[in-house]
Amino acid sequence: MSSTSQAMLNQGLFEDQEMSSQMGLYTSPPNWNFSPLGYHQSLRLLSSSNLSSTGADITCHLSENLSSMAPKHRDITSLLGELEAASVQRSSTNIRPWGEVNQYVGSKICSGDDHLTVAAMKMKKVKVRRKVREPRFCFKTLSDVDVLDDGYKWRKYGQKVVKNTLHPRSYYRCTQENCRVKKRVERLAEDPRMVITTYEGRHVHSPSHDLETSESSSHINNFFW
DNA sequence: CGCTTTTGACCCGCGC
DNA sequence: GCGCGGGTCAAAAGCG
Repeated sequence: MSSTSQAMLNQGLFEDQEMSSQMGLYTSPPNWNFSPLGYHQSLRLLSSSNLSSTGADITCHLSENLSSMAPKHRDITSLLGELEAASVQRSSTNIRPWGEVNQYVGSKICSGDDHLTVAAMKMKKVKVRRKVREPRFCFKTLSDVDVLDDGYKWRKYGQKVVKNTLHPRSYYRCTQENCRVKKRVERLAEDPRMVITTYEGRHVHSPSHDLETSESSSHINNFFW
């Protein structure tokens, strides 16, 4: 069994630097079927003030019964569902710009009386970073191997011990020429069995597996936009 | 020999 | 201005 298929749990969260600084939100892009690496898929809409804060977190377990979610979260879930449906209709590749997604979700949330509105308004005061960053997507996976086989070829270009973590963070770049996608890999301090992988940027090419084998890997294509 | 990994140095943004 | 910390560079080492 490959390292990929051994992955048992994935939690996804997405960041949109520009919009989050304005709206105080982190949202997922519309192609929800982003995770071929595990059996469990999830989507998170977060307050950017604190990624781990429970108050503003909305977790949408797409593969599970959404009725188990708290009532205040259902509206968000349904609008995310709307967004997904619209996305599928509009684009065969199921890709939409980050800004558009954020605007959509942000406007819905800010029009309500949810505590998220407060969080979003507060975030307007947050300084906007000058440096333009690529959209980022991170997920955690229960795996004994650090680098999951995602179909792309990566070259390690750095490793750093980050403060308050027991395990070093590794930095990888896609080996494909003209592709500027990067990823960071680190283990969760509280649970070393969990690997946190953060992708930054979009690949401008197909996974290298496509070139090496004739086996279909369409799910991986979907995953990395 | 060419590609990848390692690792210390350096850069840069941010908070004080 | 200074120090801290995260991210990147690049030379050297490792490996097939």
